[in-house]
Amino acid sequence: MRESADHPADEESYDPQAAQERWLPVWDKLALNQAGSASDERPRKYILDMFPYPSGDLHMGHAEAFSIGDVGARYAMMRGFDVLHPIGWDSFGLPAENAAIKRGMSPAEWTYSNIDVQADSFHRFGISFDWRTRLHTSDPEYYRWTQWLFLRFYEKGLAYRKASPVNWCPNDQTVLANEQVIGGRCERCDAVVTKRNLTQWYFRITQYADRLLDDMVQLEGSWPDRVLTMQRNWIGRSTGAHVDFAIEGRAEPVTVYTTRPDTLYGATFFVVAADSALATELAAGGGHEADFAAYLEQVRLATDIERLATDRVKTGVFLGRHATNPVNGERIPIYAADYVLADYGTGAIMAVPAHDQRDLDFARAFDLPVVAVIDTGLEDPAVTGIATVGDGVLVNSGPYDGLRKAEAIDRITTDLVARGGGSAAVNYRLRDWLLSRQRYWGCPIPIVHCPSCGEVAVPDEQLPVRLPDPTTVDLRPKGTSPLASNPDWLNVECPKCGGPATRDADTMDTFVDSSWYYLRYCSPDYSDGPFDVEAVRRWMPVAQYTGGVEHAILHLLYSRFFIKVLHDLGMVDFIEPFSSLLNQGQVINQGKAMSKSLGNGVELQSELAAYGVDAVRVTILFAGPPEEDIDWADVSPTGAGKWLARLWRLSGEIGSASAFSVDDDGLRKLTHQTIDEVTRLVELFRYNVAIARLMSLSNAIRTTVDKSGAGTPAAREALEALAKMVSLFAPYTAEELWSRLGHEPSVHQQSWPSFDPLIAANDTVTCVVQVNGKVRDRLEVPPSIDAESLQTLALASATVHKALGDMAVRQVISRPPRLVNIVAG
RNA sequence: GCGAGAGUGGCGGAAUGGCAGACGCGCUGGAUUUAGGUUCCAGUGCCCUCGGGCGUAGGGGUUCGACUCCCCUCUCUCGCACCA
Repeated sequence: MRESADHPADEESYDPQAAQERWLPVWDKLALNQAGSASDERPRKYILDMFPYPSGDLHMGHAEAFSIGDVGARYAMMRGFDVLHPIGWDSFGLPAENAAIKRGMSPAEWTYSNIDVQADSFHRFGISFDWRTRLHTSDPEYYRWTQWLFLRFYEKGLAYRKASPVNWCPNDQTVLANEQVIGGRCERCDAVVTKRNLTQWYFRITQYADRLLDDMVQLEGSWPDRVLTMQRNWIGRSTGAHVDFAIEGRAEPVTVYTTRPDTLYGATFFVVAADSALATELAAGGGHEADFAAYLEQVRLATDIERLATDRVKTGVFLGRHATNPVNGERIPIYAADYVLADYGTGAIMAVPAHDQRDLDFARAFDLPVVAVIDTGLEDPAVTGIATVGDGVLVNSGPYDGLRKAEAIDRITTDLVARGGGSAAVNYRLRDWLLSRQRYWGCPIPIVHCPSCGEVAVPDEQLPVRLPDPTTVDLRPKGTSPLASNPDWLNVECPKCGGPATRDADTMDTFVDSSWYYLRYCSPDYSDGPFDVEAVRRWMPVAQYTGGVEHAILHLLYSRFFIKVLHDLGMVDFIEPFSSLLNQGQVINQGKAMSKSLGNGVELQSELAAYGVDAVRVTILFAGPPEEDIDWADVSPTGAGKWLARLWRLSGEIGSASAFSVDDDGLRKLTHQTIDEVTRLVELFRYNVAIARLMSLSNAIRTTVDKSGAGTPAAREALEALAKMVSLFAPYTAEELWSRLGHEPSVHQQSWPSFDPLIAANDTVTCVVQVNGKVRDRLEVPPSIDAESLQTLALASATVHKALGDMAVRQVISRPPRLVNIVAG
């Protein structure tokens, strides 16, 4: 009966590569995956994957991220949605420039040839992109609008230039945003970051700190919690008070920021950030100028890495000056130290050693007094060396004695305000976004510097400000902008006065480019603006955004900021760009991230050559939940390939059999139950479990075909449903199945299979009978059985009687139709 | 240090508070094959006196019932790290 199954190799065997070659041109001709026009009446869904950076060919990480995104896109299409699933490239950036310097090719040449390779790989990998959307951020047609958007920010006062100490990567010879410094090292090249005092462009993202924080309630539940937490921590809002301290010999008081105004009576000294202008000012005339100068030099030489060391001893220097504690009039010494940051709060603090560990460490190092003003019930910090930061009752605090912490914060703040010596205040960890870069391969900043007019915006009609030909500039990193080395490009007429002026020679951080690409996708050829407002209204916000967690703060925070600004400019009508976010895990090998030095790299192309596209996709999607890492050493593309081949053989047997009149109700039931379950699993992104259910169904089809023959109608029904469902995960194999079952292409134009609850319903269910929580019997009962009948049935069971022995039944929990628990003793 | 998350067979992983280990990998045995591979069948948490007993990092709690909820401890991963 199973001859064909026993000897499949004798006829033909599944050749996944041949299937790929067969169907790809057919799909291209059918122009699948194209988003509908403005008049399309289907409900819309925007499915987005974080666009790739064109460094070499696609790798395993791309395969994972895009396979996951593709399932969502294909599912939405089959559910009748008009789907936008675009693709483009984040094609400006340092690696192109470094490769160009190394190999003597132009950055554009390197970039665009890599893009072509990746595009070709994506195409063969079968991702359901609408290729008409294809964009590259390094195209003048794109960066023209990046510049246009910059100018709108500039007009709003949201883009500005200032001199300040900035993060400097000595290897890449460029400045970095705070977000690009990871543990004191450059995000790109891992070099230890140092500080430089430079005049740079910034976006005023801090102005949006509250909205970036507060609007996150919209994302709760549809973004991963850890991403929301990371953004909250990064923005780092704290509330407290500004308090003015009079300084001896200075006309103006100095304001400090504190979250603990309740501890004001315990302030025994005052600290200013050593690298702040205030420190230099206060040091002058204090009699300790030489000490300060030496200390400042030492601080400047320290790298962030050194500053970040946890067990670092507190250092500082007395400035020979004194401040007055506004609440008790005490005269307290002023120190400069590097544990106070120049760019947070006001760059100066009141030090309360009893209730702040850092202040206590400093006080102990410099032998300064420690006065506890909150009784927390713990031992005296002056003795233990451990600051008490918890709640308690105020002491040594004059009129505030006896109050609790929260009450005291309110009262003291109110009193300070009344006396004019302070105010309630909010502070953020977030700093403004430093966006200028001293490199070539980026979007030029559309500003001209004129000796008589100052900063002048390049008029919109003169955009784009194009990059000069790379052969006309010096690309080598030297700490100044390569663009400045071409005088023909640099020197221009001032757009305002017509006099001689120079272009701003810096380029923008590539995160500016990627902060709005998803808007451009909605109308990629639009030439009257960065995007067609109407098209964006139709598609945005993004329904499903897939990408790596490495952008939890960077790209996602910047994009959220952009959308809020565009909302204020009246260009978009929503305030959050990405309604739902999925962070896929990484593909690792043998427990570690793949790397050249470890020699544990797995090449995507060689895996594809060995197993085929579908087997690689199924391997990735079946390995575990999408957000978990995949260790390639733990998974089996061979196993995935075998399953696909089993499906393929089934399709041959069933496709060539003529239908019997006898059916298999059990298989029909399983088919409909599987459709129901897989539908729910796909919607929950539980792709690994969905595939497991499909495998179970294929096993059942095999059993039916072997037992009753391939002509069983239920077998065909099951395999047709399976082909449609499998099309999300293994598009080529699904098309093979569809074709071998006698259908015209394409399975990808089919509707998602519908399930019939009447067929899926079980006539009986297995009820577990427990005695004291242990399973003692199983009963087949109708699903509609009531609690009482079930209890009667369970108590009648012979095995239950045996298990009960001479115990008395105390209680019966009857939960029809699945469980009865008999409590006895 | 602070914050978040996670610990289930040899492995990847399943389980609205209700049969722990679905599905797969691997392994063992068998069939087919000249052989290898493929394919197919059976078995596969641990212990057992074959009646069962024990099992979801460890300890406690809530519950008729806990991988699931609560508390403590341990381990691991990730994020932040002098933010006053």
